[in-house]
Amino acid sequence: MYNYKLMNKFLKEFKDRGFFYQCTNEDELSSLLENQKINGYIGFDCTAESLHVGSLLQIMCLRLLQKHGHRPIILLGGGTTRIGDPSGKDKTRAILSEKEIEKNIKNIEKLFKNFLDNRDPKTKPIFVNNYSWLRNLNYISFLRDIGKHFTINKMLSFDSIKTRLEREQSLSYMEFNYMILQAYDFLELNKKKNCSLQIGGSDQWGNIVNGVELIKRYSNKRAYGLTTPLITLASGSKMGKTETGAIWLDKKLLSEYDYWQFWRNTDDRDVIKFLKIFTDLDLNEIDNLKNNDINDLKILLANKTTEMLHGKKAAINCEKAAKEVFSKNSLGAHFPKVEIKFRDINNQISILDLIIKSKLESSKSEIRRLLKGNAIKINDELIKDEKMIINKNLFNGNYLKLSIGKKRHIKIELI
RNA sequence: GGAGGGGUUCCAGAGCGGUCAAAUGGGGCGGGCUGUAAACCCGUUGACUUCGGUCUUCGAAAGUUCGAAUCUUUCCCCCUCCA
Repeated sequence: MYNYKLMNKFLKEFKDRGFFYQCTNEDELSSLLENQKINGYIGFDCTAESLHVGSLLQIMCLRLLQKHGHRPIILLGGGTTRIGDPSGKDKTRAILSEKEIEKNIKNIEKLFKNFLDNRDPKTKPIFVNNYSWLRNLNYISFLRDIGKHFTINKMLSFDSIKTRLEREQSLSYMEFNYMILQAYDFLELNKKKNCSLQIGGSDQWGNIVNGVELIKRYSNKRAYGLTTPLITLASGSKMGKTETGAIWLDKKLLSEYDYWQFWRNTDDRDVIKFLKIFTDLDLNEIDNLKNNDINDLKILLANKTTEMLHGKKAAINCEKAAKEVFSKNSLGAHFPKVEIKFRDINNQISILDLIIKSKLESSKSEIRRLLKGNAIKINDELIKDEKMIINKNLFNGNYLKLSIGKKRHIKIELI
């Protein structure tokens, strides 16, 4: 634990929870936060139709702002998404169409309702789309008013640009301008929404600093930047994306159960860290829990994170489902299920087709491989025969349990 | 604009006329051990298959050949050096 007596409570918690990486002027920011309630913003990328857990830390930052009485501003970069942030990217990103971006923005905006409080007018979040000011920029006047505050020399020294150049990967002029636009966003928000703080991932440092400096030069006002560390899993990989797919914060893209399972399967070494970052549990409480059974802590983590996104009821059901799934001979009410119309398939179906229909696998070759590897079970009985025919006799009532590997179990229901 | 080097399966990276669905490593998946952990060991890793094979892949298209990832031509893209 840190022991900064003078530090503002928000900043202290920000650090104690492991959110902190860098800050532009910590002492000043601390006293500002201490003396007044501020508006702070984070920009989110709109290249996908939702956000995944890779953005969850940023979302937690916004929650923390609210908790301490500050107001979060969510910038959905309709304008900058049209450009593509080169930070941390080796290659130029595909540019999305306007329609796609608009759709993504709507979807992502909805997502925040799960995480942020909308009732308190003092901290009610503000959503902005930078396209509203970027779309009408006049090139000449932008260059004169804003462009003059940037030196190429300095821009070239920022990591986001430097690494790209060092790796000899081309960087288009369009992408090069991304950081200027992001700095301009901060200036606009500072002018229009009285926003004095920008938070972002550590890869955003350069972009954020540029904004802080632009505000100083242009308006002669103080603004601050705060960055969070890149959260990596103990295994070394980045958070958010797995081989099977991204861990989406949207039940249309990833089921509540799978979301719960993602947290349940956290590496031992990450559990305490994640409890601090991704739940609202009091830090002292987490400290007291440290010696609890590690698997109980994982369940706690899964419950708290799922509850925050999908609600308490969903979390409870996921835990129940997990209990049912990982014990034999039970096909309880919460068991993840897939419905199949048996009439459509003439009252019998091959094991291969059944699995395809259940959507657990999409390739018959893969299923054959799994069968060879002793991976497939029906009603907890190992299946070896790829020609096996499934008929009604195998169902208990209307249900059949299908397992692939140790972790994927579903209930197939006849309808 | 000129001269070279290169684009290979999820990634990195071999192959350079047949034995190539393509070495090796990583990752993934599955099995074992466990705790729905880590580490470790083993297997597997284009699709379809009546398990005999069949079909589609090595930047794109056309061609040479009995036969091409491998040779030729054109095109696209990336990199290096020179101007």
